[in-house]
Amino acid sequence: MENLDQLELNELMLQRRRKLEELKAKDIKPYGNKFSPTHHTADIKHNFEEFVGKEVSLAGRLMIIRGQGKASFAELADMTGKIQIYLKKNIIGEDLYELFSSLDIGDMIGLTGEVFKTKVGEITIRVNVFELLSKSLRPLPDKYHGLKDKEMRYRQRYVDLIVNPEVRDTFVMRSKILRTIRNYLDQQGFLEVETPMMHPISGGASARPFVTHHNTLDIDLFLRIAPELYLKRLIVGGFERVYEINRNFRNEGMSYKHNPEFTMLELYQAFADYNDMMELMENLCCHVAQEVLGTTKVTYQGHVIDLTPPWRRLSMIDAVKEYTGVDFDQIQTDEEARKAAKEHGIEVDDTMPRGKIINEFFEARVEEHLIQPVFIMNHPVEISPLAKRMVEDSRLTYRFEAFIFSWEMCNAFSELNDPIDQRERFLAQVAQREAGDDEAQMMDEDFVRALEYGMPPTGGIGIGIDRLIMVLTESHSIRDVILFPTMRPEK
RNA sequence: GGGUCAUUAGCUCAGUCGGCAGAGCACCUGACUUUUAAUCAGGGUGUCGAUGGUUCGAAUCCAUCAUGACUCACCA
Repeated sequence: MENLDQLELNELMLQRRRKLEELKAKDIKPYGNKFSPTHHTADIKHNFEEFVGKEVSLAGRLMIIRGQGKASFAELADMTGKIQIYLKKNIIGEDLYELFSSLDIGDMIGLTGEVFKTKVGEITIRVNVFELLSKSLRPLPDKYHGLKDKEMRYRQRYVDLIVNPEVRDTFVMRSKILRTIRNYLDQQGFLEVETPMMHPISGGASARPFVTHHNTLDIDLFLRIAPELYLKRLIVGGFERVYEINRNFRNEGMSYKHNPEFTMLELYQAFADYNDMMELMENLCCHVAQEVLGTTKVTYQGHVIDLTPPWRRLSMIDAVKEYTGVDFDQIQTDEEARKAAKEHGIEVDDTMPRGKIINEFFEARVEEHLIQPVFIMNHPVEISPLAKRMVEDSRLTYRFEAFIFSWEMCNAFSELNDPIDQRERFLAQVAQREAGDDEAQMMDEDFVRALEYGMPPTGGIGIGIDRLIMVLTESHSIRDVILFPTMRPEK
């Protein structure tokens, strides 16, 4: 027997450990082996007429016990839901009934019994025989109020999942959304690939990376902030349609919509451009919503958001003009741009070029208004080091971001495939980095070398999967769609 | 990183002006063979987040710290 003195146990936990010893003394195994249920609770609940009078075997956790002397009711929960069970002493016998009477809420059992309906119409299993599968040594939270403490729900997600069924629903939905996305892309000829999570050079996005160290090679590696540069190497290599759905890691602040590790879909399509990516984005979101929700109009925080294509398309400069009246088509120099920013109370520093100031206007004055899906297009080249320049205006790029509920849901562009321009953009980033911007990108010579072999014109897109899931599941925090969100360690 | 708030029984929460630590559920004992937040009778199980301080006396007032939530900044 374990030394109880060394554990910090409250009275309830001690009681359950004493029961455990009593079971062992009676030669009842408290932790069973295999049990083979014939059905799940939902099968019976949804098809009562088919099951009535028949014998079934179920396995699950006792959630409520209502003893009534020589008979007892209880609720058994499995992955599909709950069902009431009924145990009578003169059916299951004295020994088994005594065992049942000693069980606690949270214990897991396997049982066999007949399906019937009680006089008030509750579908119930009349148990003929049962066995203990796992003794629970800790009390569960309040049967009525559940577990509300957010810290405990995130830290002990297993308890959250046991007592709050809607949490399980959210993660089932998450799984369905991911499967639907994969099926959709697979049907269109995209190949799912896996590229490195540990990068010798951090690239593909503007963000601070996590650093780790490989002992044998004695080199620092960065957890990836984006798979972009590797996926484009695959386009060079001849895979014409690839995607990856996996984690990115960014060493930055946490909030209701930021977790240090988050899931991103990145996709590249050879011979396509950003117009194709816009169509793909709106069609994919619409398809997923239709498949998992049965509608393309989703309600999020009181707004009905209509995902039906086509979505509005608006250049960033036109968006700034629409919401602030400032027309950057008429503002050509960095000095004029900074003057306009100061007039509108937007903070800029004296080194900021026109392109960055357009973006500052956009983020400060436009984003908050973008509730319905909209593509914001043609970003300045200064903030788009991997996107192809527009023929119409070489200071802008064929890039877009989709906004839904003011959140950036994706980032996409016609990929820069000119290796000489790419090298210059990297050098500009390196200069910014040396000037103190630790989110600017690093030079990736191998990536430039790959482009020198020739990359076809390519459309690429990155979609923040967690945020898409938040909107589709009406979750208000990213932590509600990530099973084990990042937390400070206990104690 | 800044601001605001929270932390009391296993869970959900009260706790007034600084004066014996409370409720519901859970749990324990007993009754009860169709209950369903079962019911009935009895039982309170606690390092009031931690450490200092003020005070005759602190869950309560003050300071610091810890953890979390919300929010702002940064970011996707």
